[in-house]
Amino acid sequence: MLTKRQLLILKEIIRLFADTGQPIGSKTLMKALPIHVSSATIRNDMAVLEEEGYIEKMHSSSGRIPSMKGYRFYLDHLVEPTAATPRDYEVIQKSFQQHYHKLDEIVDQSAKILSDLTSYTAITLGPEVKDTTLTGFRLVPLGDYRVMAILVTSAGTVESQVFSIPQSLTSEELEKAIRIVNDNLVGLPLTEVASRLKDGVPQVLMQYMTSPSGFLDIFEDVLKQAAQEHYYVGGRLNLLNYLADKKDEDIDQLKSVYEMIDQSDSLANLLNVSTQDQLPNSSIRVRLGDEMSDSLKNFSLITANYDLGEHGQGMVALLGPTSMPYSRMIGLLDVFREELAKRLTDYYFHYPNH
Amino acid sequence: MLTKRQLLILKEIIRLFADTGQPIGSKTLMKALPIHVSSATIRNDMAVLEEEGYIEKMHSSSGRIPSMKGYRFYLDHLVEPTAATPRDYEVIQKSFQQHYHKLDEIVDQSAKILSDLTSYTAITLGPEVKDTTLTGFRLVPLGDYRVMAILVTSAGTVESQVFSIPQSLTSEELEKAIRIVNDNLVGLPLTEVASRLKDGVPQVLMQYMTSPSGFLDIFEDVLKQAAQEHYYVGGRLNLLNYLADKKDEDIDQLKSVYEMIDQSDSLANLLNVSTQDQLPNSSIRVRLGDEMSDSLKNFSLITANYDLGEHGQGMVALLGPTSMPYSRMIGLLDVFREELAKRLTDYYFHYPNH
DNA sequence: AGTTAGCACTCATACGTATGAAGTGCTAAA
DNA sequence: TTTAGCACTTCATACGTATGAGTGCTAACT
Repeated sequence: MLTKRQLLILKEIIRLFADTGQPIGSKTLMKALPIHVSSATIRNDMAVLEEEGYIEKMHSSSGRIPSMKGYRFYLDHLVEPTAATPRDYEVIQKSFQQHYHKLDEIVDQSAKILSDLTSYTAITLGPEVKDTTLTGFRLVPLGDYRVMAILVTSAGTVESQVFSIPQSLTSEELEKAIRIVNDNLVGLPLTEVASRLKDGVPQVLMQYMTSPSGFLDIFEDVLKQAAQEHYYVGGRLNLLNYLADKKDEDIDQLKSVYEMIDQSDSLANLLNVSTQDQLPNSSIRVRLGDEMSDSLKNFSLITANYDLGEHGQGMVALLGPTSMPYSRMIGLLDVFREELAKRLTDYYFHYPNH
Repeated sequence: MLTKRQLLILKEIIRLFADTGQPIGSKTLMKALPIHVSSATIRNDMAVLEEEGYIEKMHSSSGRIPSMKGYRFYLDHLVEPTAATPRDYEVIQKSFQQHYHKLDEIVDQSAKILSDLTSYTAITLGPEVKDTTLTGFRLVPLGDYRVMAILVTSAGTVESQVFSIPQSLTSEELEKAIRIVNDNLVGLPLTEVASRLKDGVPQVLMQYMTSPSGFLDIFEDVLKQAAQEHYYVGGRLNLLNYLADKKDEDIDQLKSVYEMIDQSDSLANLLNVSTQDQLPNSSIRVRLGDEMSDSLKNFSLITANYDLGEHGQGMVALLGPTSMPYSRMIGLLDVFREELAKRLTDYYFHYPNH
């Protein structure tokens, strides 16, 4: 069992290490700590902390740095979020002060704001209602045998795609296809729509179209697009700030991190994993890269939910080095998600029923 | 005036330097050159080349590296494109063997192929007809006071955007607006459309709508989107391969290069500059970063046009380190643009009249 | 029992020196 | 004009040494 002072020392090591990036020695700690004890005493406590695996040395006589176990312990028991400054509030609110035409524009913008604010990489996800249903489907002929398919969901998202149709397909046939889709599929949950697309619908379409398969392919494509979660990433380039030692392996790692955040399914994988073990402080979680994938070693991911009531839940996340100043970041993320939620609620208020 | 042998030496230095990245010494050259002269002779020639400013030393007794002047001279007079290998052909053709629904998909894909092929960063631009005209405009009501605006151009591009409309706007008014646009603007060049949007059209709309400004904003937005050139970038991450020394300034430079290629107007600026001074070999040009912007120091940009006859011209480009193996890259780019042109022509053949 | 001063020990870093390799310029001969 | 030979320069590497930050341990102190 660690003593109070030892906990204080661990906390201070983590704070100083986030600040300086350098290993922390006993004398430095002596000056920094609020309590007045000699460096020898601190050394003794540090020895205990090291025995228990919370901190480690780079070599036999260097200062200590927090271990992964140390960070984990800190995050689970020690961290105290710092309240965001009035300046932070101001910046956030000012940045959201625009007129947006689409929900996703706000979410996209929020990733930029958050990354600017923190100088880390931000990832945001729009609100998601549990049972999104299909509320509308349109086919708009564009001439020259091209058609735009538009799909609207109850969550307010709109997906569209242009595709080319065989010249044999007449506009009457298309009309019928639209009517069939609207009569049979609108109002159903997207998952249900997808499954009916496999059986049932093809047969019906058969009666009116000579070759419904091309049509079905497109419809399925747009549907998949609509069902997929859209992540927005801001401050990609900030990842370059943490190429400290700049070895070749670091660059390789960086590449795989970039590949990860540019692929929405691996991002989904990263962010959606087990929201089960919630932290006491509502729903902000910190996961150390080492606990996730190998390619995220030395990175750390802070995720926070935001709640829009009937309009579902969304998520914002921050990706940065393991040695982030967590108290500030958690505090900041906490107000950020609230401001984002306010802004989104505001949007729904102006354009209801999406 | 340089002698034949001196030119040969310059050429070989550039070749070897592209290969190894190391400064080249007289002995190395002696072994590599097709002619048999002693290292002392080569040293004498190198002294001349250095005096003339074509090569330079890192320090008083290192091998030589090409100077910018040396590269410029090489590119203007010495470089001989290497024919692409059958393997290259195969890879390119295989990669294009897909069914595409949109023209832009092909162009997008081509950037990926080219970057994979070269391990540099590729930038591609779709074909551009000189006088693109507006061929269609649609407004599709999506319910809940939202509308999707769709704009089709004679170049085959389709741009769309969702926007929200004031509740006061009735569907009859919208119908009218569509008709007005289609009656007055379809068939005109995009530039003309933009200018009429400023005067003329607003007055006409006034008669049917209470507040046409919101509508006009949107129309202008989509129009701008359609008029803007869409660049596709492939192999962004390849830029990370050339962080040789990995100093802080390099990272800063890298950031500004990334910012440049992610901003389509600065890209346009980069690629569209003065196509006047064409190289003899048709229309492949190489520009050294140092000749362009400061942030592109040590980079080099190879651009090549492709020609689709009546369907306009497009462009592919390759961004890599100044020490690229130019002969291979130019040869490769030459066949690549032809294959791309074939593929695009093929597309137009299947879906004509775009 | 906990805390502290003191001291020997370790390791990274910086620095000066020696050495060898790579490369050059120059000279004199072919 | 070309070449062989040689003196010279610079750099990278290795090595020894000094320095400083930091540690662990012991013995004394409270």
